[in-house]
Amino acid sequence: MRLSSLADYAVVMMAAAARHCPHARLSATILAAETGVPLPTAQKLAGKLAAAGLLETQRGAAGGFVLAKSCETITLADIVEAVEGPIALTACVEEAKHDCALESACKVRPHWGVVNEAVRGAFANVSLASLAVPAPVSPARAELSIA
Amino acid sequence: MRLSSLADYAVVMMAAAARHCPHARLSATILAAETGVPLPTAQKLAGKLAAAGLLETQRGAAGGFVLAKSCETITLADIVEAVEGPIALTACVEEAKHDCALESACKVRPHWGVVNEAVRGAFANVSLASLAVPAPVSPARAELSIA
DNA sequence: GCAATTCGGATCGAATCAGTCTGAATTGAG
DNA sequence: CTCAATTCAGACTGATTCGATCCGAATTGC
Repeated sequence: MRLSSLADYAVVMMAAAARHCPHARLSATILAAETGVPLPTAQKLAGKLAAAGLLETQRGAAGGFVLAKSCETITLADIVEAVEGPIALTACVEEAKHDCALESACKVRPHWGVVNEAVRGAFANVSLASLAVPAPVSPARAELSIA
Repeated sequence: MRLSSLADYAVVMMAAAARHCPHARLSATILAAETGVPLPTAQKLAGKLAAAGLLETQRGAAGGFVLAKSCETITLADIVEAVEGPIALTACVEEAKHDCALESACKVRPHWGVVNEAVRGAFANVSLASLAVPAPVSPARAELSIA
């Protein structure tokens, strides 16, 4: 139940990018220097984020990355899924993946979909814009209900 | 963002145990046969669940496991934390773990606590009793809000 | 007292993850 | 037009963690 380090780094990098002018040129070198992420890792992550459609890439001497969408449109779920793949707690929530050994009479499987959507919702409700500000907008109101 | 197979197996085993009479003797062999989990793995998991206080263990020829608490008291969060350790999305949400390389001026860290609590809440809101029934009680009402 | 059945810890192999390195592409200056 | 500098993109290596299996210790029933 832990996020990979890569995903963590990606979130930090995207938050740093969001604090810049949306149209500014952001090379992986700059982002690495600002966040402390190792440069090669930052390059790798930027490539993945670009492949997912979150960043626009521009090659060449004056190249770099630019946010493909507005800060409000991008959510934590988008960033995490770009790096780690689809948010799926178990194998059975992923479609066309029925290699679960229990499979046949698993009476728990129907429940996983509900929990999985709840977790995904927790990530989808956090926009990149809210991550760019230094402190949470309203940490005291962090409540949740799935019932 | 995926649950480990061990945690998944533990949930299936606990759900199977919950369907029995609460005071019935439940050997790892029986649970393994009912769920399809490999026997050695089931033993290892039962040991971890017992160490966490979710199961009462009884050694010997007539030994086995019994639920230590009622089905309504045990939640998904308890089971997952028993197997995988504390639910902590990133290293910085765990106390006394400040080995994050970014550390000093990480402007994203305050937000992780909010997200982490939301995810943990999604797990804590599912009781073992609701997992024992074949289908979700109300799948259509699976809504969530952290705002 | 003996044997059968069960938990508990330790060991081994595999998969994934994190990080680093080298190559291809493009732009800007000379 | 040529060259060089800067950048992204893919492939490789080492390490950590995960998952499964095996063997030993303990306890009860006969």
